[in-house]
Amino acid sequence: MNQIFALADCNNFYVSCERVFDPKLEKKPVVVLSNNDGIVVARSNEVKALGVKMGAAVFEIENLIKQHNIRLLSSNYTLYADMSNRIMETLSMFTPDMEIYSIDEAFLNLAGFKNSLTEYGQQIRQTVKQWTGIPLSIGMGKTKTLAKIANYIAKRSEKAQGVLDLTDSPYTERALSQVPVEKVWGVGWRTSAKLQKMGINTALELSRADVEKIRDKFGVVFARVVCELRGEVCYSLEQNPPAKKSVSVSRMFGEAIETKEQLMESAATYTARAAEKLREQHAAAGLITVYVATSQFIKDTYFNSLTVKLNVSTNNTFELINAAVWCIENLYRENCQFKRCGIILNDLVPQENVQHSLFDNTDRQKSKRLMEAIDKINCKGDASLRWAVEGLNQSWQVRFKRLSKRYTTNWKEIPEVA
DNA sequence: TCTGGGGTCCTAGGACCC
DNA sequence: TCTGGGGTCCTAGGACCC
Repeated sequence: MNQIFALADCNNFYVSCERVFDPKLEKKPVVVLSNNDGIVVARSNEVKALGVKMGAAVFEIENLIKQHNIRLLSSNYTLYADMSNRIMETLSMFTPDMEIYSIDEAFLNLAGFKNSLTEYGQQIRQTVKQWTGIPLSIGMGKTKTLAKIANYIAKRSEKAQGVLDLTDSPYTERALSQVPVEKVWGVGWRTSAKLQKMGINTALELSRADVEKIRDKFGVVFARVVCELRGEVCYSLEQNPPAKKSVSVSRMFGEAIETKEQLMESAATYTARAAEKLREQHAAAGLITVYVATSQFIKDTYFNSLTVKLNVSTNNTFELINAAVWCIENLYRENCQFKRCGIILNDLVPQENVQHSLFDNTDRQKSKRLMEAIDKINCKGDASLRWAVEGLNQSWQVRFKRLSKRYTTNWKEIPEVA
Protein backbone atom coordinates (compact mmCIF):
# COMPACT_ATOMS: atom_id res chain seq x y z
CA MET A 1 0.00 0.00 0.00
CA ASN A 2 1.20 3.48 -0.84
CA GLN A 3 2.07 5.66 2.06
CA ILE A 4 1.73 9.39 2.15
CA PHE A 5 4.36 11.04 4.27
CA ALA A 6 3.76 14.44 5.78
CA LEU A 7 6.51 16.30 7.53
CA ALA A 8 5.36 18.80 10.14
CA ASP A 9 8.25 21.09 10.99
CA CYS A 10 8.08 24.06 13.36
CA ASN A 11 9.21 27.41 11.97
CA ASN A 12 12.31 28.79 13.72
CA PHE A 13 11.37 26.61 16.67
CA TYR A 14 13.49 28.02 19.51
CA VAL A 15 12.75 31.61 18.48
CA SER A 16 9.04 30.82 18.19
CA CYS A 17 9.02 29.35 21.72
CA GLU A 18 10.56 32.54 23.07
CA ARG A 19 8.03 34.67 21.21
CA VAL A 20 5.08 32.80 22.69
CA PHE A 21 6.06 34.06 26.13
CA ASP A 22 7.44 37.44 25.10
CA PRO A 23 5.25 38.84 22.32
CA LYS A 24 7.43 41.96 22.11
CA LEU A 25 9.86 39.77 20.15
CA GLU A 26 7.29 39.36 17.38
CA LYS A 27 8.48 40.76 14.01
CA LYS A 28 11.81 41.72 15.58
CA PRO A 29 15.17 40.16 14.67
CA VAL A 30 15.84 37.46 17.29
CA VAL A 31 18.53 34.78 17.70
CA VAL A 32 18.91 31.98 20.23
CA LEU A 33 22.48 31.16 21.24
CA SER A 34 24.29 27.94 22.13
CA ASN A 35 25.79 27.11 25.52
CA ASN A 36 28.26 29.76 26.64
CA ASP A 37 26.33 32.16 24.42
CA GLY A 38 28.91 31.34 21.75
CA ILE A 39 27.18 30.70 18.44
CA VAL A 40 23.80 31.17 16.78
CA VAL A 41 21.61 28.05 16.90
CA ALA A 42 18.25 29.55 15.87
CA ARG A 43 17.31 32.61 13.84
CA SER A 44 14.09 34.47 13.20
CA ASN A 45 13.23 35.20 9.55
CA GLU A 46 14.32 38.82 10.04
CA VAL A 47 17.80 37.58 11.03
CA LYS A 48 17.97 35.08 8.17
CA ALA A 49 17.18 37.96 5.81
CA LEU A 50 20.23 39.81 7.14
CA GLY A 51 22.39 36.93 5.97
CA VAL A 52 23.31 35.56 9.41
CA LYS A 53 24.23 31.89 9.02
CA MET A 54 23.34 29.03 11.31
CA GLY A 55 26.34 28.44 13.56
CA ALA A 56 27.76 31.96 13.14
CA ALA A 57 29.91 33.05 16.09
CA VAL A 58 28.46 35.95 18.05
CA PHE A 59 31.68 37.95 17.89
CA GLU A 60 31.60 37.75 14.09
CA ILE A 61 28.21 39.46 13.84
CA GLU A 62 28.65 42.14 16.53
CA ASN A 63 28.17 44.87 13.96
CA LEU A 64 24.94 43.46 12.61
CA ILE A 65 23.67 42.99 16.16
CA LYS A 66 24.20 46.67 16.93
CA GLN A 67 23.01 47.96 13.58
CA HIS A 68 19.76 46.05 13.59
CA ASN A 69 19.21 45.71 17.31
CA ILE A 70 19.14 41.91 17.12
CA ARG A 71 17.74 40.41 20.34
CA LEU A 72 20.04 37.71 21.79
CA LEU A 73 18.74 34.89 24.00
CA SER A 74 20.53 31.99 25.70
CA SER A 75 19.00 28.63 24.87
CA ASN A 76 16.35 27.46 27.30
CA TYR A 77 16.10 23.73 26.59
CA THR A 78 13.70 23.05 29.44
CA LEU A 79 11.19 25.38 27.83
CA TYR A 80 11.72 24.02 24.31
CA ALA A 81 11.38 20.39 25.40
CA ASP A 82 8.12 21.11 27.17
CA MET A 83 6.71 23.03 24.17
CA SER A 84 7.79 20.17 21.93
CA ASN A 85 5.79 17.68 24.01
CA ARG A 86 2.68 19.84 23.69
CA ILE A 87 3.07 20.11 19.92
CA MET A 88 3.64 16.36 19.47
CA GLU A 89 0.58 15.61 21.58
CA THR A 90 -1.49 17.91 19.41
CA LEU A 91 -0.17 16.38 16.18
CA SER A 92 -0.89 12.86 17.37
CA MET A 93 -4.58 13.66 17.37
CA PHE A 94 -4.57 13.92 13.60
CA THR A 95 -3.21 10.48 12.73
CA PRO A 96 -2.46 7.25 14.54
CA ASP A 97 0.78 6.80 12.54
CA MET A 98 3.36 9.29 13.60
CA GLU A 99 7.11 9.37 14.13
CA ILE A 100 8.66 12.05 16.30
CA TYR A 101 11.80 12.80 14.34
CA SER A 102 13.38 15.60 16.35
CA ILE A 103 12.49 18.22 18.92
CA ASP A 104 10.62 20.25 16.28
CA GLU A 105 9.70 17.76 13.56
CA ALA A 106 7.38 14.81 13.11
CA PHE A 107 6.52 12.56 10.17
CA LEU A 108 2.86 11.65 9.84
CA ASN A 109 1.36 8.98 7.62
CA LEU A 110 -1.65 10.58 5.94
CA ALA A 111 -2.63 7.70 3.64
CA GLY A 112 -6.39 7.52 3.76
CA PHE A 113 -6.90 11.29 3.96
CA LYS A 114 -6.22 11.50 0.26
CA ASN A 115 -9.10 13.68 -0.91
CA SER A 116 -8.13 16.88 0.79
CA LEU A 117 -4.52 16.64 1.91
CA THR A 118 -3.85 20.36 1.66
CA GLU A 119 -6.99 21.21 3.57
CA TYR A 120 -6.17 18.69 6.25
CA GLY A 121 -2.67 20.10 6.50
CA GLN A 122 -4.07 23.59 7.03
CA GLN A 123 -6.33 22.26 9.75
CA ILE A 124 -3.36 20.65 11.53
CA ARG A 125 -1.33 23.81 11.22
CA GLN A 126 -4.05 26.06 12.58
CA THR A 127 -4.78 23.77 15.51
CA VAL A 128 -1.14 23.63 16.58
CA LYS A 129 -0.87 27.41 16.28
CA GLN A 130 -4.01 27.93 18.33
CA TRP A 131 -3.20 25.43 21.06
CA THR A 132 0.51 26.07 21.49
CA GLY A 133 1.25 29.39 19.76
CA ILE A 134 3.90 27.78 17.53
CA PRO A 135 3.76 28.21 13.73
CA LEU A 136 4.68 25.19 11.64
CA SER A 137 4.84 24.14 8.00
CA ILE A 138 3.75 20.87 6.46
CA GLY A 139 5.03 19.15 3.32
CA MET A 140 3.59 15.96 1.82
CA GLY A 141 5.28 13.50 -0.51
CA LYS A 142 5.55 9.83 -1.46
CA THR A 143 8.75 9.43 0.53
CA LYS A 144 10.23 11.11 3.57
CA THR A 145 12.83 12.84 1.40
CA LEU A 146 10.12 14.26 -0.87
CA ALA A 147 8.11 15.36 2.17
CA LYS A 148 11.21 17.23 3.30
CA ILE A 149 11.46 18.90 -0.11
CA ALA A 150 7.78 19.86 0.03
CA ASN A 151 8.31 21.30 3.49
CA TYR A 152 11.28 23.32 2.31
CA ILE A 153 9.12 25.00 -0.31
CA ALA A 154 6.07 25.31 1.97
CA LYS A 155 8.20 27.39 4.35
CA ARG A 156 9.31 29.78 1.62
CA SER A 157 6.37 30.14 -0.73
CA GLU A 158 3.74 32.85 -0.15
CA LYS A 159 1.27 30.89 -2.22
CA ALA A 160 1.66 27.67 -0.23
CA GLN A 161 0.55 29.29 3.04
CA GLY A 162 2.65 26.81 4.97
CA VAL A 163 1.32 23.62 3.39
CA LEU A 164 2.45 21.92 0.18
CA ASP A 165 1.30 18.58 -1.19
CA LEU A 166 3.76 17.04 -3.65
CA THR A 167 2.15 13.63 -3.95
CA ASP A 168 0.90 14.64 -7.40
CA SER A 169 3.80 13.98 -9.78
CA PRO A 170 3.61 16.88 -12.29
CA TYR A 171 4.37 19.32 -9.48
CA THR A 172 7.15 17.21 -8.06
CA GLU A 173 9.59 17.88 -10.91
CA ARG A 174 9.01 21.60 -10.85
CA ALA A 175 9.52 21.61 -7.09
CA LEU A 176 12.71 19.56 -7.30
CA SER A 177 14.17 21.98 -9.81
CA GLN A 178 13.74 24.83 -7.31
CA VAL A 179 15.64 23.14 -4.50
CA PRO A 180 19.44 23.56 -4.42
CA VAL A 181 21.15 20.20 -4.04
CA GLU A 182 22.73 21.13 -0.70
CA LYS A 183 19.26 21.53 0.81
CA VAL A 184 18.31 17.91 0.10
CA TRP A 185 17.97 15.76 3.23
CA GLY A 186 21.17 13.67 3.41
CA VAL A 187 23.37 16.01 1.39
CA GLY A 188 25.95 17.67 3.62
CA TRP A 189 28.51 20.28 2.67
CA ARG A 190 31.13 17.75 1.59
CA THR A 191 28.83 15.77 -0.65
CA SER A 192 27.28 18.89 -2.11
CA ALA A 193 30.70 20.23 -3.09
CA LYS A 194 31.47 16.96 -4.93
CA LEU A 195 28.06 16.90 -6.59
CA GLN A 196 28.42 20.46 -7.83
CA LYS A 197 31.76 19.56 -9.38
CA MET A 198 29.91 16.80 -11.24
CA GLY A 199 27.44 19.40 -12.51
CA ILE A 200 24.62 18.35 -10.20
CA ASN A 201 23.19 21.52 -8.71
CA THR A 202 19.52 20.90 -8.00
CA ALA A 203 17.43 18.19 -6.39
CA LEU A 204 15.97 17.44 -9.83
CA GLU A 205 19.41 16.84 -11.33
CA LEU A 206 20.28 14.58 -8.41
CA SER A 207 17.09 12.58 -8.86
CA ARG A 208 18.16 11.93 -12.48
CA ALA A 209 21.69 10.82 -11.62
CA ASP A 210 22.91 7.27 -12.26
CA VAL A 211 22.24 5.38 -9.03
CA GLU A 212 25.03 2.83 -9.64
CA LYS A 213 27.60 5.55 -10.13
CA ILE A 214 26.35 7.41 -7.08
CA ARG A 215 26.57 4.23 -4.99
CA ASP A 216 30.17 3.60 -6.08
CA LYS A 217 31.24 7.13 -5.39
CA PHE A 218 29.25 7.98 -2.25
CA GLY A 219 28.14 4.68 -0.69
CA VAL A 220 24.85 2.91 -0.08
CA VAL A 221 23.33 5.48 2.24
CA PHE A 222 23.56 8.23 -0.27
CA ALA A 223 22.24 6.04 -3.11
CA ARG A 224 19.04 5.77 -1.08
CA VAL A 225 18.66 9.54 -1.16
CA VAL A 226 18.53 9.42 -4.96
CA CYS A 227 15.97 6.60 -4.91
CA GLU A 228 13.81 8.47 -2.41
CA LEU A 229 13.86 11.57 -4.63
CA ARG A 230 12.41 9.38 -7.38
CA GLY A 231 9.56 8.28 -5.16
CA GLU A 232 10.98 4.90 -4.09
CA VAL A 233 10.42 4.42 -0.37
CA CYS A 234 13.66 3.51 1.42
CA TYR A 235 12.83 4.93 4.82
CA SER A 236 9.55 3.98 6.43
CA LEU A 237 7.78 5.48 9.39
CA GLU A 238 9.34 4.40 12.69
CA GLN A 239 6.63 4.59 15.28
CA ASN A 240 8.52 2.83 18.02
CA PRO A 241 11.92 4.39 18.09
CA PRO A 242 14.68 1.80 18.65
CA ALA A 243 16.53 1.90 21.97
CA LYS A 244 19.45 4.31 22.11
CA LYS A 245 22.90 2.88 21.41
CA SER A 246 24.86 5.55 23.20
CA VAL A 247 24.35 8.34 25.68
CA SER A 248 26.66 11.31 25.93
CA VAL A 249 27.06 14.47 27.95
CA SER A 250 29.64 17.10 27.14
CA ARG A 251 30.13 20.81 27.63
CA MET A 252 32.59 23.55 26.89
CA PHE A 253 33.62 25.34 30.06
CA GLY A 254 32.79 28.97 30.69
CA GLU A 255 36.50 29.63 31.21
CA ALA A 256 39.42 27.33 30.47
CA ILE A 257 40.53 25.35 33.54
CA GLU A 258 43.92 24.03 34.58
CA THR A 259 43.54 22.07 37.81
CA LYS A 260 42.89 18.36 38.05
CA GLU A 261 40.26 18.97 40.73
CA GLN A 262 38.17 21.14 38.43
CA LEU A 263 38.47 18.65 35.59
CA MET A 264 37.36 15.90 38.01
CA GLU A 265 34.37 17.96 39.10
CA SER A 266 33.17 18.48 35.57
CA ALA A 267 33.69 14.84 34.56
CA ALA A 268 31.84 13.66 37.67
CA THR A 269 28.98 16.09 37.07
CA TYR A 270 28.53 15.01 33.44
CA THR A 271 28.80 11.35 34.41
CA ALA A 272 26.06 11.80 37.02
CA ARG A 273 23.85 13.36 34.36
CA ALA A 274 24.66 10.60 31.85
CA ALA A 275 23.80 7.95 34.48
CA GLU A 276 20.46 9.65 35.06
CA LYS A 277 19.76 9.52 31.34
CA LEU A 278 20.60 5.81 31.34
CA ARG A 279 18.13 5.16 34.15
CA GLU A 280 15.44 7.20 32.38
CA GLN A 281 15.86 4.76 29.49
CA HIS A 282 16.06 1.71 31.77
CA ALA A 283 19.43 0.89 30.26
CA ALA A 284 22.87 0.02 31.60
CA ALA A 285 26.24 0.74 29.96
CA GLY A 286 29.17 -1.63 29.37
CA LEU A 287 31.67 1.01 28.28
CA ILE A 288 32.45 4.49 29.43
CA THR A 289 34.63 6.90 27.45
CA VAL A 290 35.93 10.15 28.89
CA TYR A 291 37.57 12.78 26.72
CA VAL A 292 39.19 16.11 27.47
CA ALA A 293 40.29 18.82 25.09
CA THR A 294 41.69 22.30 24.87
CA SER A 295 40.14 24.89 22.60
CA GLN A 296 40.74 24.12 18.92
CA PHE A 297 41.75 27.72 18.41
CA ILE A 298 44.92 27.86 20.48
CA LYS A 299 48.48 26.95 19.55
CA ASP A 300 49.12 23.90 21.75
CA THR A 301 45.97 21.88 21.28
CA TYR A 302 45.51 18.67 23.20
CA PHE A 303 42.81 16.05 22.82
CA ASN A 304 42.80 12.68 24.50
CA SER A 305 40.29 10.05 25.53
CA LEU A 306 40.17 6.84 27.53
CA THR A 307 37.64 4.04 27.50
CA VAL A 308 36.95 1.73 30.42
CA LYS A 309 35.20 -1.60 30.04
CA LEU A 310 33.00 -2.18 33.07
CA ASN A 311 33.01 -5.63 34.70
CA VAL A 312 29.27 -5.58 34.92
CA SER A 313 27.09 -3.26 32.83
CA THR A 314 25.72 -0.60 35.11
CA ASN A 315 23.71 2.58 35.47
CA ASN A 316 24.90 3.21 39.00
CA THR A 317 26.23 6.76 39.32
CA PHE A 318 28.83 5.80 41.89
CA GLU A 319 30.38 3.04 39.77
CA LEU A 320 30.41 5.20 36.65
CA ILE A 321 31.96 8.14 38.47
CA ASN A 322 34.68 5.84 39.80
CA ALA A 323 35.56 4.85 36.26
CA ALA A 324 35.45 8.48 35.10
CA VAL A 325 37.74 9.56 37.94
CA TRP A 326 40.26 6.92 36.93
CA CYS A 327 40.16 8.22 33.35
CA ILE A 328 40.77 11.82 34.45
CA GLU A 329 43.69 10.70 36.63
CA ASN A 330 45.27 9.31 33.47
CA LEU A 331 44.20 12.01 31.02
CA TYR A 332 45.17 15.04 33.06
CA ARG A 333 48.18 17.08 31.97
CA GLU A 334 49.74 19.95 33.81
CA ASN A 335 49.79 23.47 32.39
CA CYS A 336 47.09 22.63 29.92
CA GLN A 337 44.14 24.97 29.23
CA PHE A 338 41.22 22.56 29.23
CA LYS A 339 38.14 23.93 27.55
CA ARG A 340 35.97 20.85 27.20
CA CYS A 341 35.22 17.53 28.80
CA GLY A 342 32.77 14.84 27.71
CA ILE A 343 31.40 11.44 28.72
CA ILE A 344 30.11 8.81 26.32
CA LEU A 345 28.38 5.63 27.46
CA ASN A 346 28.33 2.74 25.01
CA ASP A 347 27.36 -0.94 24.75
CA LEU A 348 23.97 -0.20 26.24
CA VAL A 349 21.76 -3.12 27.29
CA PRO A 350 18.29 -3.14 28.84
CA GLN A 351 18.61 -2.81 32.61
CA GLU A 352 16.92 -6.14 33.27
CA ASN A 353 19.27 -8.04 30.92
CA VAL A 354 22.48 -7.19 32.75
CA GLN A 355 24.86 -10.17 32.88
CA HIS A 356 26.15 -10.59 36.39
CA SER A 357 29.72 -11.55 37.07
CA LEU A 358 30.84 -14.31 39.40
CA PHE A 359 33.16 -11.93 41.13
CA ASP A 360 30.64 -9.17 41.54
CA ASN A 361 29.98 -8.59 45.20
CA THR A 362 27.89 -5.41 44.90
CA ASP A 363 24.38 -5.56 46.31
CA ARG A 364 22.63 -4.61 43.04
CA GLN A 365 19.11 -4.47 44.48
CA LYS A 366 20.20 -2.10 47.17
CA SER A 367 22.12 0.13 44.77
CA LYS A 368 19.11 0.22 42.44
CA ARG A 369 16.86 1.42 45.27
CA LEU A 370 19.39 4.07 46.22
CA MET A 371 19.53 5.41 42.64
CA GLU A 372 15.74 5.48 42.47
CA ALA A 373 15.59 7.45 45.69
CA ILE A 374 18.15 9.98 44.44
CA ASP A 375 16.38 10.43 41.10
CA LYS A 376 13.10 11.01 42.91
CA ILE A 377 14.55 13.82 44.97
CA ASN A 378 16.47 15.37 42.09
CA CYS A 379 13.57 15.42 39.65
CA LYS A 380 11.73 17.85 41.90
CA GLY A 381 13.85 20.76 40.79
CA ASP A 382 17.43 21.84 40.58
CA ALA A 383 19.83 18.98 41.27
CA SER A 384 19.84 18.87 45.03
CA LEU A 385 21.66 15.60 45.79
CA ARG A 386 25.14 15.42 44.34
CA TRP A 387 28.32 13.46 44.75
CA ALA A 388 31.09 15.23 46.64
CA VAL A 389 33.49 14.90 43.74
CA GLU A 390 31.15 17.02 41.59
CA GLY A 391 32.30 20.00 43.65
CA LEU A 392 30.34 22.78 45.27
CA ASN A 393 31.04 26.00 43.47
CA GLN A 394 31.69 24.58 39.99
CA SER A 395 33.57 27.62 38.74
CA TRP A 396 33.87 26.02 35.30
CA GLN A 397 30.12 26.12 34.74
CA VAL A 398 28.68 27.18 31.42
CA ARG A 399 27.62 30.80 30.98
CA PHE A 400 24.00 31.69 30.32
CA LYS A 401 23.74 35.43 30.41
CA ARG A 402 20.54 35.91 28.52
CA LEU A 403 18.34 33.09 29.75
CA SER A 404 14.57 33.44 29.52
CA LYS A 405 12.40 31.92 32.24
CA ARG A 406 11.17 28.34 32.53
CA TYR A 407 7.63 29.61 31.97
CA THR A 408 5.95 26.25 31.70
CA THR A 409 7.86 23.94 34.02
CA ASN A 410 8.65 25.98 37.13
CA TRP A 411 5.99 27.57 39.31
CA LYS A 412 8.29 30.38 40.38
CA GLU A 413 8.83 31.43 36.79
CA ILE A 414 5.27 31.25 35.49
CA PRO A 415 4.38 34.36 33.42
CA GLU A 416 2.49 37.10 35.23
CA VAL A 417 -0.31 39.14 33.69
CA ALA A 418 0.03 42.79 34.58
C1' DT B 1 39.15 37.90 24.05
C1' DC B 2 34.85 35.20 22.04
C1' DT B 3 33.25 29.31 17.87
C1' DG B 4 27.15 23.96 20.79
C1' DG B 5 25.51 19.41 22.01
C1' DG B 6 23.58 14.80 21.10
C1' DG B 7 22.90 11.33 18.11
C1' DT B 8 23.16 7.62 13.82
C1' DC B 9 25.23 4.73 10.26
C1' DC B 10 28.95 3.20 7.19
C1' DT B 11 33.69 2.14 5.81
C1' DA B 12 38.50 1.08 5.89
C1' DG B 13 42.04 -1.08 8.11
C1' DG B 14 44.22 -3.87 11.71
C1' DA B 15 44.30 -8.02 14.63
C1' DC B 16 43.44 -12.55 14.82
C1' DC B 17 41.94 -17.22 13.42
C1' DC B 18 41.75 -21.23 10.30
C1' DT C 1 60.12 -16.72 8.14
C1' DC C 2 57.40 -16.46 4.26
C1' DT C 3 53.68 -17.92 1.34
C1' DG C 4 47.86 -17.10 0.61
C1' DG C 5 42.85 -16.57 0.89
C1' DG C 6 38.79 -16.05 3.59
C1' DG C 7 36.33 -14.87 7.53
C1' DT C 8 35.16 -12.25 11.93
C1' DC C 9 35.51 -8.74 15.21
C1' DC C 10 36.82 -4.32 16.69
C1' DT C 11 37.99 0.55 16.30
C1' DA C 12 38.74 5.10 14.46
C1' DG C 13 37.24 8.32 11.53
C1' DG C 14 34.05 10.34 8.21
C1' DA C 15 29.64 11.95 6.92
C1' DC C 16 25.23 13.10 8.00
C1' DC C 17 21.04 14.73 10.88
C1' DC C 18 18.67 18.17 14.19
